[in-house]
Amino acid sequence: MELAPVRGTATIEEVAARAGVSRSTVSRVVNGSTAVSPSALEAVRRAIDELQYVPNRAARSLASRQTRSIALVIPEQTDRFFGDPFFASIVAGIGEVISASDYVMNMLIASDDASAKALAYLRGGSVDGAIVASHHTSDTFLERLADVVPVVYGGRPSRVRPDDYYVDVDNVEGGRVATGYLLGRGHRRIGTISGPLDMPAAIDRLRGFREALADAGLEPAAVEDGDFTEMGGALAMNRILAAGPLPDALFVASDLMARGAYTALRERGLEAGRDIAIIGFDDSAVSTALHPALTTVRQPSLSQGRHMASVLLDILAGRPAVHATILPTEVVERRSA
Amino acid sequence: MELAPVRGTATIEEVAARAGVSRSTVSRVVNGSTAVSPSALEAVRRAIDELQYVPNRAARSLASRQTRSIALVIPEQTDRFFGDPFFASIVAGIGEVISASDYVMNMLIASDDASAKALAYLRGGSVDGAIVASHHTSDTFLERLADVVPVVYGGRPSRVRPDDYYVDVDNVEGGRVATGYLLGRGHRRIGTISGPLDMPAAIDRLRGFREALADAGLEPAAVEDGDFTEMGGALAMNRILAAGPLPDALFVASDLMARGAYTALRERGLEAGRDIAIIGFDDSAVSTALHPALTTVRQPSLSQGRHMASVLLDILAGRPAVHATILPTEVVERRSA
DNA sequence: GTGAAAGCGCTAACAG
DNA sequence: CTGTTAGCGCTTTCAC
Repeated sequence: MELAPVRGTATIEEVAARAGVSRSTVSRVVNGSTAVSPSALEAVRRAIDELQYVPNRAARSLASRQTRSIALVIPEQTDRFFGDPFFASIVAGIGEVISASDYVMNMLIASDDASAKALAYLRGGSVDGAIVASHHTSDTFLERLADVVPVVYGGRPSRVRPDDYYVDVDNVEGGRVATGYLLGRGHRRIGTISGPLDMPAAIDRLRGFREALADAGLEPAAVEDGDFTEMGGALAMNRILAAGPLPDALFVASDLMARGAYTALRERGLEAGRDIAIIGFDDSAVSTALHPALTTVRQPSLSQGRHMASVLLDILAGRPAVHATILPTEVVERRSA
Repeated sequence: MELAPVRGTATIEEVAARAGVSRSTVSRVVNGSTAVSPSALEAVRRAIDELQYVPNRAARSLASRQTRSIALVIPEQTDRFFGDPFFASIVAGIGEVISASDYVMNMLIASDDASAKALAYLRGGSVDGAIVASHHTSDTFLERLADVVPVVYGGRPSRVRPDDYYVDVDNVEGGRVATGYLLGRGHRRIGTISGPLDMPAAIDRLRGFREALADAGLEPAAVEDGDFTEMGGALAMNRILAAGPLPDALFVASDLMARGAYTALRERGLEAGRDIAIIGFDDSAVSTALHPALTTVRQPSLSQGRHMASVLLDILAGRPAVHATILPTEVVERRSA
């Protein structure tokens, strides 16, 4: 029995025949080599067009030892990944750059259970390089990834090795500036809702928070882990509410958690900006969707995504690439603090 | 100059040599053929292990004419895709089934500008099949996709062809039931916020709404397009608010739009469930995160995702597959209506 | 500037 | 049950 009907089936051979040249010449045209005479070029182009020729990817990879595709590895649960607009921006930024190149991007949502398979995929020579979108200290499989293909990390990896590439924002500084902003508004009893402490970004923001407070001779009024999720933010807020008197102000380490905190506050008839000052982190779409609009630390996620992609493209092209790119943050003042 | 350092480089040849058998036998083991003697099998397994052998994907595809990978095509803008928890469930469901198989899934976020490239990718023989996660009537490129690889659609395509495969919920019925629920609570001046009318799901839900109303001898109190986005829902709500007296009740065709509507209402001091009854559609995570919790039409998105994947797997395996799978909806009663 | 020839690493008949 | 033999469709020296 025949297999499924043949697809975009013209082969390079057929194109060559139709154009009256050899396979080599067709290959040269397809790959943009300059060493082709105008007439041959024209003939080949026409043949490609008429036959709707699309080079077979597998054959190409096999021969050239390049796949022209890169993996975007997301070491998160699906709902976590989709829940946070931060990832949306990162992916958009990466996609923008990649789709302008001749690479394609394969997204791999590699939560723990799937990681073995994901690693096998990556090791099977399926991609030329990888971008790892976020990082938990528990993601051990990622460490082996860099031995196999060039990798660019989004955010500083937990253990930076000398030849690692990563693009990050200055999270310590971001945490410090956020806290400084609160201090500058006269608040003294300041708490924080942090991200999960197995993530460098969460650790760093918390550190910036602590340092700024220490510099002012103050103690944190509260420190709760909100897991970088909306629900986690609400729960953390509830714990703070239950623990004692309401702090004057809160540094919430992601906009999404701030949304959760808003909800928890509202349930008690409390309002951000009126009863407690709140500053978030991200400046994602949720910060303006919130009421009152969230004062937050802007992190350029789109641009972070773009940078990650171009660093990887640089590496793949053999161009010199920057190992550590650190992007700036800034406070965006709105109504909540 | 050498190319980048060799990767998971052991070849089938080396494994064969080490195990003292021929390439064919190794291939048989790798592909799970039964016709291998226990001793050979054991030897090959050990060799694979020691060499950390991972078959080269390109070579395999080229020889077998199968890629063992499927594409998940998302014809949406990145932020739209990430913004809606509906997609999160769909992707989770698909991922669950696919990762239990030996296929890998490539997500292709193919907004209009990237569609040519996406199509070339799909035609280049990069995947064995595709799942199309949502459908706009304007997505013409999708129609050509089915000529190239087996496709399963999420949601009824705008023009169903006899040999199409799709998995959908009964959106007309869902719209009807939602509206019937409102009617049953005694409401008479009922409006709707619909999805974008270039999407079959939006069209169908609106039709169910109209039909239920017509059956009751009623006219819609309002019909506004909310574009299936949170912002769109808020804007639609504002238009309804501006247009005249507040309707008694609203059927909002997605939970996410309902969230937007809540916000718009709150800005005027109005509250869902108290000043106006609201029923949503999806039963996604946002419906319970809302205050008051959203009464909504539950659509089994996770299961829809699972079904799409298994239908595609059936097709690829040459098993008989169901052309149209229609999943049921049900009203989940909470506080808003 | 162009073609011939030699694989890339694997699967799939086909003998045995 | 196992090895041999042909390719899969393309890139890439290497001559011409």
